[in-house]
Amino acid sequence: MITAKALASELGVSIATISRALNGKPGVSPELREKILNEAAERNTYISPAARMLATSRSQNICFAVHHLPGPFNTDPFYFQVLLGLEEEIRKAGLNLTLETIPEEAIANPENWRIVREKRADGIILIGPFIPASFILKLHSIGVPVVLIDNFLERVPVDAVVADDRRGAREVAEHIISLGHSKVAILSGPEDWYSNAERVSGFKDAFKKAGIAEPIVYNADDTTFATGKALFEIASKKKATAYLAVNDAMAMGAMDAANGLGIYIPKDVSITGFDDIDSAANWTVPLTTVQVQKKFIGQAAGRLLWARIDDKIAPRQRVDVGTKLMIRSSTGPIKALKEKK
Amino acid sequence: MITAKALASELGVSIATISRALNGKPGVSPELREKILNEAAERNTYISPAARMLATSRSQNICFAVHHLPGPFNTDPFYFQVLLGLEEEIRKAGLNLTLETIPEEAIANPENWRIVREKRADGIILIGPFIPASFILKLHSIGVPVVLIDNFLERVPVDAVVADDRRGAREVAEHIISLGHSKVAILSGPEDWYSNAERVSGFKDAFKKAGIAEPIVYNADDTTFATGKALFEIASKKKATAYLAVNDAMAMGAMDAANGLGIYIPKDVSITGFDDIDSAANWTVPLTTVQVQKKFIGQAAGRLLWARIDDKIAPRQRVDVGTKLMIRSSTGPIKALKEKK
DNA sequence: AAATCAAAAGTAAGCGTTTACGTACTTTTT
DNA sequence: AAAAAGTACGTAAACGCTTACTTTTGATTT
Repeated sequence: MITAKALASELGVSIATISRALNGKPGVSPELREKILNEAAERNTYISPAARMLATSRSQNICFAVHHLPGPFNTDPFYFQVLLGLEEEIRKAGLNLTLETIPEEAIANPENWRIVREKRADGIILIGPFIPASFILKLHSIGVPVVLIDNFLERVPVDAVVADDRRGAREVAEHIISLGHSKVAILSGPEDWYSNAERVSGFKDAFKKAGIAEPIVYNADDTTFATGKALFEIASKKKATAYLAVNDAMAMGAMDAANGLGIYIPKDVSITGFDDIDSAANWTVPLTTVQVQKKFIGQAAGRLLWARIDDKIAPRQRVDVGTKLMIRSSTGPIKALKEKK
Repeated sequence: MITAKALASELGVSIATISRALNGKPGVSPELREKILNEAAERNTYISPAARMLATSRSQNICFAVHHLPGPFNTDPFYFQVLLGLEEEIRKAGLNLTLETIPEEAIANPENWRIVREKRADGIILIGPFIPASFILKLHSIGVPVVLIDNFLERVPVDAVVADDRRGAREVAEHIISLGHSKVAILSGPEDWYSNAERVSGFKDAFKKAGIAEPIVYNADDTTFATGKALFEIASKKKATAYLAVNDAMAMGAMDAANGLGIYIPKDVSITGFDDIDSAANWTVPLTTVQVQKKFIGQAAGRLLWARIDDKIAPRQRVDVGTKLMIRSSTGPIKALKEKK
């Protein structure tokens, strides 16, 4: 546990040489380099992050920021899985991860946000649809490297990592169609949430392509279990035979409502989710859903941000992470209602 | 957005005086101090964390560390709530939060853990029962300030914040007893997890005090939904009328199993959980459980750690955060089985 | 009025790196 | 064989703070 400086005097070399050797920079003979590297490992040598930061004005830190409203995290394990994937990636790269909630005051003035003002992070990852576009734009325009997750701004060239929502949505919808359902309802959250909108579009695409009447869309202000439950209670009055929810939490809420109403799944109606959160497979009736590779999203975001910081990439990047249809027990072929029982 | 140094030259004062003023240290006249503070606010002055860190060897950073196994987080929203409480507290104190998973190599050699070696954090918060005691002990013995959450070591004087598990457990158990149940089963996780053991003890205490035969304990290797489900399927053969689960996830699993077995809640059996995670209240049958103030635990841990870092506290501290019995619909008075239907 | 003391402000060393530049030495080119 | 070009390493400035120590200033005591 000694500093590079101490190593230098122990070895009788200049600190400059140590720095070059430890950082893999040219200007050190192979023999000396090896000697230094060996001794460094031996003595458990480390480079003071503070000193390096001061000298290079790079913090080696990545910031993961959530909107200060605790909402999304409380209800959605999705983001946390992403966070874990990111942590892994970040650590592999020798960086650090700091977690921040964006304080209210910072929304209007990003340059007043401590992490920005003090340059505590080399880049920021912004997750979720809750973050105001104006804030993202400002952050971007003052030169802070930013990567968005589960969000996308058409008009501002900010990098983003999203699930391939549209495609995934089309696939579940096609699955439902192939089971013979034609009277279908969509359980949706706010229309202006990027991934929510994409998913709804994807659902509709499938029906358009199949030449079937578009499903009715039920919108709500959020995408929680409770909302899914409430929405199903309303929607079920119209006697659709299948319900496409924009995420698993809502689908589960819907199933719970169905249970309460004496509607059987998948005998009476089919229900699908999106995300494939952990509990989806273990649910009373295992949920047919679209698997999103959460960890992978986190990893991709980490790599993207790092490349952006190093200015190693072209204009604006957008990564679409593939999805996978998971057919389980909450969907089944349609039966005319009279056949029931 | 200027540094303290720049402020100094703008104001024609020495950087030392700026430092004293900005840090609220004595040695500056009230008038000058006010002038500096005003100007600092005006010009959006900041102190370079790198420079400060280098000069003081304090990082102003708190590390929140989870065992590298992603397990607990995937299944348990509990920890994440704690994390949010902590973030809030940390930010209020002007500190930063970094998130780490403890890498495998660090378990045996904490001093090789990057965050320790490079002193990237002034203190570490360790959450969960998964972290080996030997690791905690080593960390503590090399002088790293540590606070445990949801864990406690009898023999090592490390600070800890825990829910008042025993008391909370006693209370639900008393509730169950008051409803007339005497044939009761406990659905438990590993016996060597601190909070698990405390809860089980709490349950038993209540029965002992009431002079009723102790419940049978069913142990499993983890405390997930799936495990709760599996455990109930086994346990229910013995026809207990009430089931005390050590956390909500297990209780929900048990309820799901009951549902599958045609056992009605609370008509046929009563089931209780522990933690009061968000979904508990929204469950098909709202769950009677013990509310644990997760955010508060995070806050308490933050405060405790900060006090420890500043050496402002006595020997070993242990904070027991109060709990609250939430009686909902999953528990009801006992009925002889024959009365059923 | 001289001596003493306290408070306010400045000076400068130090924290541990990185990196532009300089120097010594070796190799290549002509 | 001299000049040019590389290579390996060292020197020192810079990064922006904190803090022990010194100097200056002004008030208090005698």
